[in-house]
Amino acid sequence: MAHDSIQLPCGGDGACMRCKVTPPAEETLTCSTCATPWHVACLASKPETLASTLQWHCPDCSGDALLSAAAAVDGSSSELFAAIKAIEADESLTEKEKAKKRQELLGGKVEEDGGNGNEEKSSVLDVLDGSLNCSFCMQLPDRPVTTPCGHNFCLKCFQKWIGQGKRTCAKCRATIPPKMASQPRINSTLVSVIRMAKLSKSNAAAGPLKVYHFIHNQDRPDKAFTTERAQKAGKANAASGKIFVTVPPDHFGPITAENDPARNQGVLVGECWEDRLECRQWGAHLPHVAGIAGQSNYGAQSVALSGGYEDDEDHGEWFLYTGSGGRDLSGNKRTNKEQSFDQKFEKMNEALRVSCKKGYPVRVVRSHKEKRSSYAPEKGVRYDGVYRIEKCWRNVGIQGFKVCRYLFVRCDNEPAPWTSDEHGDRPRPLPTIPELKKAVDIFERKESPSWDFDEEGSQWKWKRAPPPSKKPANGADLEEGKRTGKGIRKARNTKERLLKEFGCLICRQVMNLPVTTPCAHNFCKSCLEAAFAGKTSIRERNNGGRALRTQKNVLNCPSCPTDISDFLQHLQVNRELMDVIESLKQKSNENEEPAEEPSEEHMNGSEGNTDFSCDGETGTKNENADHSPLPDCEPERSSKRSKVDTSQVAAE
DNA sequence: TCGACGCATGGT
DNA sequence: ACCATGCGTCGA
Repeated sequence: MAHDSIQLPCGGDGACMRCKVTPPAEETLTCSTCATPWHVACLASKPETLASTLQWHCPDCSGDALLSAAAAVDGSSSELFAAIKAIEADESLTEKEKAKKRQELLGGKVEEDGGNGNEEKSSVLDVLDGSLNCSFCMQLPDRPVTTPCGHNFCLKCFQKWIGQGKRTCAKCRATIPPKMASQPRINSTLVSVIRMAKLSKSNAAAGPLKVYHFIHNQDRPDKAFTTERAQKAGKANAASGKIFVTVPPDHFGPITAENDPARNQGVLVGECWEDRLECRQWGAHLPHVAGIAGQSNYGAQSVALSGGYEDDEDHGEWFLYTGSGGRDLSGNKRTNKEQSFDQKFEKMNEALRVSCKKGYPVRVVRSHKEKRSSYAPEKGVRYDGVYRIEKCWRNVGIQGFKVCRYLFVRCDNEPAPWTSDEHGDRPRPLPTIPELKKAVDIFERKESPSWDFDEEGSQWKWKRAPPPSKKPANGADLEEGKRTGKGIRKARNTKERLLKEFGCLICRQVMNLPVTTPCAHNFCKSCLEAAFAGKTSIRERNNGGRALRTQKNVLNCPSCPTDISDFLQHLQVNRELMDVIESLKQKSNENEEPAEEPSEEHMNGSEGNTDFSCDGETGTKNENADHSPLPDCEPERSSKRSKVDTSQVAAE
């Protein structure tokens, strides 16, 4: 049948231009390069079971590039899936260990636990080719969604199916719940599985996989804290806690490893946080209530998609965003979704327009509260990379009042969390926006964008200098002066930052004899000891004079639920951290009037309620010959400190 | 499960 | 002083 040399796609009316029939959705394939739909039956070479690619390229785009099919292996994909989920859920593993385990799994070195005959040494992709395939397009699902009955489909295939009024699973005919039909969510675990499989296939010899997804609490040095007055209401009234990254609040673009002294990895696409407060701590989106971060005369740095405005429309790689305002929030209301007046391009809405005009990269976070978007995370808040605002306008919104509208298009060098692509975005044509016909105040960028795709380097980068920061960095950024050209001007700020960065979580003062728990929380040694005064980690249980057994007493870290009883037995001062604090204190004292509070640190240092062995060490802080490794110090943290130390030396 | 309510913070 | 796409509790 379809062996003519001429192959044709479907036309604008959806009908195949070759056989003139309008194929049902499950019989069309969409080219991942040009997005043109094709009638599967009329393709000369059908991708029956594509082993090594998730993406189908049509004959026009690929030439003969259809890859050879590989034999599908039935069965164990669900086992693999379960195994990976088990690894991700294992809280006893660090991210590195998890990455290693996943890689072992993908490399075929599966540790046998089920005892079944595991004779097939098939590659992961072969395995994935089995039951995970989308039943519509017969490929590994692109933006996979999973029905409650456990079947996986491409988001787009699934939506087409639903759009035809179908409400049963295409594979098993089980009923699809209305919520799944109207609000399908991308299965992020499956995305990682597929992406990891692709990576392990395409680059089997590469180093450890980058972990894009899910950071866990043990990786977080500090939590948001609550004021004493507000403690009853828990996190509802939490103060936002320490900022871990060293970028200024008005920093544009991705947050890179250089600005992440805590982990030295930067904020990765796909990173998740429990809530807006934690998201703020990593600098992805600073306001903990507002959806737009920006300044009207300067630009907007980031936005949150949280489902607060019903006019928003999310298509993943691009979305339509609604400005803020237009609501009556008087009387301390926060839940008023009723618009009562028109939005204007002012304040944050104007900041977004500036970013549009300049072509700045705008960080985007999506919240689980956005219920209508398939691209929103199921839980918490997720960083999805940078987008550019290509145009903006005003239009009458759903509620009948004018709203500001923004077209965001993704332009990040990392792939989005919902794709299995190995590379980031490429410049793409703008989508057609029907509502533009009725729009007013349409604004488009005239000048060349500051953040643009560099064809030579094949990546997005600053083509013009990013705007100079007008604010000091939040974290203990000792290099900000070089970065921003402004930086540390007043020594008073240094002291303030010192306090903010190196504050004890108990006394909220700059730490004196700092200790770092295995869960990476920092306290004064004396504060931590005082917190557990009178409590021992070993409880003798006597019964009638007869020792029965000793039982371990669980002693929780003051900042998190981790049991630190073992750590408390051998409390060691974190000397490297102490050195940094000491030298910072010295520096801030040198830079300002020394008369102010000259004896401050001596007073702190001589509280003297505990042992003095550490004071002795203070004097030897510059010679590390006897430096004994701190068992509870993660390598990242010590590298942070040595980095800080180096720059400190360089600055002096 | 969802809306109302009330208290928070931080940035403009 | 005002504004903001939050958060937890309570009750229907």
